[in-house]
Amino acid sequence: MTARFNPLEADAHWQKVWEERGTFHTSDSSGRPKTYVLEMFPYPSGRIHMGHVRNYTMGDVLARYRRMNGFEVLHPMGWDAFGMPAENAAMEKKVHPGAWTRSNIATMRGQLKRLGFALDWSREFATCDPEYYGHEQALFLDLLEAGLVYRKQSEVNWDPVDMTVLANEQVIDGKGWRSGAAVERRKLSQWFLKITDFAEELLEGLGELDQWPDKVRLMQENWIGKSQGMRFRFALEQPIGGHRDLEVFTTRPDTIFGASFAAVAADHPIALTLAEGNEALVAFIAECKAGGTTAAELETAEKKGFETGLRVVHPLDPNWTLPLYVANFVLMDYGTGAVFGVPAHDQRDFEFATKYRLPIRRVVAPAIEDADLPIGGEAETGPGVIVNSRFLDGLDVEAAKAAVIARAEAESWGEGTIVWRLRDWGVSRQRYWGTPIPVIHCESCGPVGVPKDQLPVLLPEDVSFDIPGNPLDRHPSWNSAICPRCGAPGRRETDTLDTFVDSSWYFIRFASQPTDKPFDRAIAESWLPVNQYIGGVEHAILHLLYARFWTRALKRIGLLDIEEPFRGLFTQGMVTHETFRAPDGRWLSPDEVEQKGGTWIESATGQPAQPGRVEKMSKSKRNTVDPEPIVNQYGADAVRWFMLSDSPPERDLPWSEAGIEGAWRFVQRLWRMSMQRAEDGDEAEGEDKALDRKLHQTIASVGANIESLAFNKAVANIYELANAIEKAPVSRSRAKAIETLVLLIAPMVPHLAEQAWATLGGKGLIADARWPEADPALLVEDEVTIAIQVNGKLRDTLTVPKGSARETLQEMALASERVVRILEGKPPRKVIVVPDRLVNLVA
RNA sequence: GCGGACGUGGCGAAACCGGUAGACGCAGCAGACUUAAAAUCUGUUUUCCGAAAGGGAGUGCGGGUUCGAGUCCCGCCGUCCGCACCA
Repeated sequence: MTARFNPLEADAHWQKVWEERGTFHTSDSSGRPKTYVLEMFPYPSGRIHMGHVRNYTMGDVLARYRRMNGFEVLHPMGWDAFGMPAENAAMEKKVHPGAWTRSNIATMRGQLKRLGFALDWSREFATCDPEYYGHEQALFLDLLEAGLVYRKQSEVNWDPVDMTVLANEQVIDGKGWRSGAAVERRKLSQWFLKITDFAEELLEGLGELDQWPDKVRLMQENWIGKSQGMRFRFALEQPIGGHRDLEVFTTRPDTIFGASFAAVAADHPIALTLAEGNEALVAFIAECKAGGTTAAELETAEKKGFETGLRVVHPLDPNWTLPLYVANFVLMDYGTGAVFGVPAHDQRDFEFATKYRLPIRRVVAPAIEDADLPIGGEAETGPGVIVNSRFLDGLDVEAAKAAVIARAEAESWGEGTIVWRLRDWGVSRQRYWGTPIPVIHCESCGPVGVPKDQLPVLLPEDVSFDIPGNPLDRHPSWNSAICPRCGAPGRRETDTLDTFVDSSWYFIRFASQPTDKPFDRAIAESWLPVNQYIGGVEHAILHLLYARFWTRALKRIGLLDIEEPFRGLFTQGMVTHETFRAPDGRWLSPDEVEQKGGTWIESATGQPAQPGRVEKMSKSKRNTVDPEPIVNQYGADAVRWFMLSDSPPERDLPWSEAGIEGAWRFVQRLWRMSMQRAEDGDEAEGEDKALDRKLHQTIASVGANIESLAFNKAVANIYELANAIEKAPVSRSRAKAIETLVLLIAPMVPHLAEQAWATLGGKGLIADARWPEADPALLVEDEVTIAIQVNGKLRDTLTVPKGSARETLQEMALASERVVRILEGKPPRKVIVVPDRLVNLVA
């Protein structure tokens, strides 16, 4: 009996061979067709988790498959290495963020290599390498020069105890997540990228991304949020503090005659002007700002307003004035920060008007004669005919919109316009562990870009996190600099770039990494766009949108002629696991519980344990499984196989002990099969047509399923073939089937495949072998089983030669014993024959 | 509230364009091999009636279109995801 497959030896051996031979080094100039397979690079948090294993296994299968199909495959790996966790670790464990990050990278690199991924490690980099972020600084300066970067005051969440800026996710119930101190809002001058300049093309571009999930395209579309409408001005009855009119935005200019009030946001300039010396208004504004922004709070938040006493003049009737409110539901950063209210046809306005007893006037009705129909308990937002609206009466909604815009433009009190939900991208972060923004602030010249020959602006190493705040701010020397323009002493910008900037162009740097510039244009263009990008849905909006923007910005400034960075996108599901809780609410790890007599108990205490839902692996729920010991126990191939099996890749994959054991058993079974082939030698004789067919059908379907990333189906195809081979008697066909099976599994379980390939006398490495070709002649069956139905119910089946004539099928169906019995001798009223499929007899 | 996806055995799931529902895997059950266990192999496994032959029901629920519906249409219910006072 042959020995078992020993994954520990085989994994190490073949990984060494691949590395020594440079098997996965990608050539820029091989002449083979190029393809770029990329998985989202990891943040070096410490250790690889199962989600990484799944993500990188999928990409690896595709990369290896494409290699076997003759492609030069770019399949790189690197590290998204800047970010807050490194600073948190620095504060907690007194280690330097850089040292922490690099040690994590070393660990995780080893863990990834242990899985045998076909990666070109020679292209590896971390975004915290000065060689990387220095080029990023150069690109930032190019964008600055092109006018795509600007500076403006913006509010941040400020933690007064930690003296630091908090991201929105770090603010919990209005308090800093770490300090617990009440968070303040502070205005800081910050850098912004003009992503809104690209709103239209980013939206349009989505239309061409036919290899992206619809869901992601829709999410981006909603995020960009294009609204067509009209901007127009109400005259203020009396000017106040230099304000003569109030500009509002609406998507419903057709309802202009239904207006009952106007309202501005709490931080609107008019509100702020009025607040001077008005304590009640100051208090109201403060109240608006204090309001929470969580979903639940907004859901129930009452519409509140402060009547200013000012009145605005209706643009279509100088004798018609409306009260002006400051209202808590008006947002300063959308549209113009001011609205006019039409209670009959907008739900918020309806609630507001009800509360403040403002008129609710119908201006849209089901029909022209319904003009006096009362408005019920809620606003009517649907289509209809315009009524009570003077020159608009009788028009439909769309026509009325056009008519109002035309009139406003003619009389120049307003104009048709488009408003976007998308805001410019604030990239300043008041943190140490990020790319320094390459700017020097000079008293006389203002902010000046650091000259490119002085790049990179290196992060200083000698920093401490003993005191709260950004260590760059208080660094004794780093932050003083000479103004590159006038030579006067200036101050270095101490903000660093959002880490999303780092991940907005890393895929370009993977394609080409010269030392003297961010990338070589021709080489980058030869690889881009990425043919298949794979990662989690959590990046569906921000990362993917920013990368699309960055790529287009590079095109606009003439650095790269690529519009869309990712041709194909696939968002994979999470790896989930069971959860358990003790009676006192503690989360229990699945290793800490066992099943006894149908109920779960905590092994250590014997206390009952409550099984919860199967959820995403997370430390807080204590349901994580560390891949490393699993890989060491079962080998890389079994883990890879399990990651691909059963669940469709876009759906969640429930981790289970039984699942990984099943994968292990199958790996061993594949091994036994190939060893049996080796023992049988070349003596086997005879053809097995049925097995030949099965083999070629499997070749075709496994290939198609890998191409469409339906790995679970490819896995099922392979199981079927393996079952068929084991049932088949020894023959030349069977020998060939086993040899081919080894090729088919090579992308998925590469170590086993190499070992089997070598044992069976394959030439070179299986990683370099050609994917087998399916013989079209063998893809079609010569016999088919057709269904015999009576009234659509299956009653019998017939096995007939493929392509049998309709008449023959009908005759055979009518002759079937069961059919005869059911029809009781009566002829059918109607017969439907679908050749090679079925006969349906209608009684 | 708006937008979207999904609902198939005990479980993960298949089912191309409307044509034999449940491929494949997991778990279970029965058996073989073994002193025993592990490993391996064989059979079985949607459900109900029946000893069997056979028959009924069945893809969240209710309708509809069709010779025929998991698949198409209408209306519900449920779960999950995204956005959210967006004018």
